[in-house]
Amino acid sequence: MPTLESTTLRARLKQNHRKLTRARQAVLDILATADRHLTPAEIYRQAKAAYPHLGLTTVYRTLDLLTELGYIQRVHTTEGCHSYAPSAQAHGHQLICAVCGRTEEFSECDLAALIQTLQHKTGFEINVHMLEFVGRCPACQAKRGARKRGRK
Amino acid sequence: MPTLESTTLRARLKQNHRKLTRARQAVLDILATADRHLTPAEIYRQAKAAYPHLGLTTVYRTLDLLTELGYIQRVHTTEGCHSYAPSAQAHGHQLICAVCGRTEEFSECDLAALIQTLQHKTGFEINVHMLEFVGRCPACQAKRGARKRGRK
DNA sequence: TTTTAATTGAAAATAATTTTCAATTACAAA
DNA sequence: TTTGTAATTGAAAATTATTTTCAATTAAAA
Repeated sequence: MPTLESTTLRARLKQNHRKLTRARQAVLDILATADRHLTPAEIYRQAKAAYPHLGLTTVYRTLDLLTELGYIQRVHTTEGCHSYAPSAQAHGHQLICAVCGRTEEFSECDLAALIQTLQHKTGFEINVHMLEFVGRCPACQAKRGARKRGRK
Repeated sequence: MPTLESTTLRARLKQNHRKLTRARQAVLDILATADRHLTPAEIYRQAKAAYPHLGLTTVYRTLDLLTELGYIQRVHTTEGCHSYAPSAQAHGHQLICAVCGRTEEFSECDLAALIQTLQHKTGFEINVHMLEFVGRCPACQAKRGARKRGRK
C-alpha cells in the first residue's frame, strides 16, 4: 500500500531508475496534505509558491508518474475528470463533497455478488470497477443547514 | 425512462420550447444505434456522413442538451471522460469493454447497505453514486482466446 | 403563409495538454 | 568528495479540445 511519504517514494523511484527531484517533491507535498481534489493548474499554483522554479509541464508529467505508481488518482465528477487526490488505499474508491470538493477514501465495497450476477447475465468478464459517491461532507452540511432548505 | 426514439424526444423538446432540427436528429441517430461509447469528434464524423452540413460546434451543443435531458451520458474511463453513450435506463451504470469500447447498461445495483455504512462512518450525506465496471465483452473474449494468453 | 425565437455553422478565441530540445540535476560509481 | 551519465527539467511552440461570437437560417406556433 503506497503512501505519499517520500522515503517510500524514493525507494519506488529508485527501482525504476528515476529520481526524486525538487520539482516532484513540491508537487507531492501539495497533494500529500490536500484534503480535496485539485486540478493540475491548482497544484501548479500552490507548488510554485514553495518552489518558484517549477514549470507547469513538469506538474503534468509528475501527475502521470504518481498516478502510474498508484500514489494519487484521478477524481471523476459529473462535470469532468481533471483533478487529482492522494490515494492512500489500494482500492481507490472515493467520497466526494459536491460543495467544497473534499475527498475521502474508503476501501470496503462489497461488489462481489453484483459482479457475479452481471458476469452471468451479460457474459462480460469484469476486471476493474470504479465506484464514487458524491454528497456533502459534515462541514458543508453544518454550514448550510438542513437539506433542501434555502433553494438557490 | 427516456429513450432515443425521436417522437419522445420531440415532445420533451417542445415542453422546453426547443426544436428537433436536422442537426440534432443526425447526432441522435448515431448515438441511438451505437453500441460503444463515442467521442464528440467520432460522432461528428459519422453524423456528418448523413448530414454533410453539420458543424462540430453543434455536436458539442447537442451532446450537452441530450445529456441534460438524460438521453445520453458521459462515459468515464481511466484515461478520461470524453465520450458518450446512450443511456436507456434512468440509473446509468455502465459495463465498458476495455478492448473495443462497447458499453452496456445495467440498473441493478444494491448499494443501499454500503451507503448506510459509509454515511455512518464518515458523516457524509450521500446523494449520487457512480458505478462502472470495466472488462472484456463476450466478443472480445472470444477473439483473443483465454485470459492472460498472448501477453502483448 | 407569416412571424419569431431558437438554432445553426464558420471563424475566432480560449483553454488544456503535449512535444521538442538544450540546459540542468540527482545520484551511482569511482 | 568529484565525476560521468542518464533522467529530468522548464520555456516555447505545437497540438488538441472546447467555447464564444455573430450574422444567417430554420422549425414550428400563430
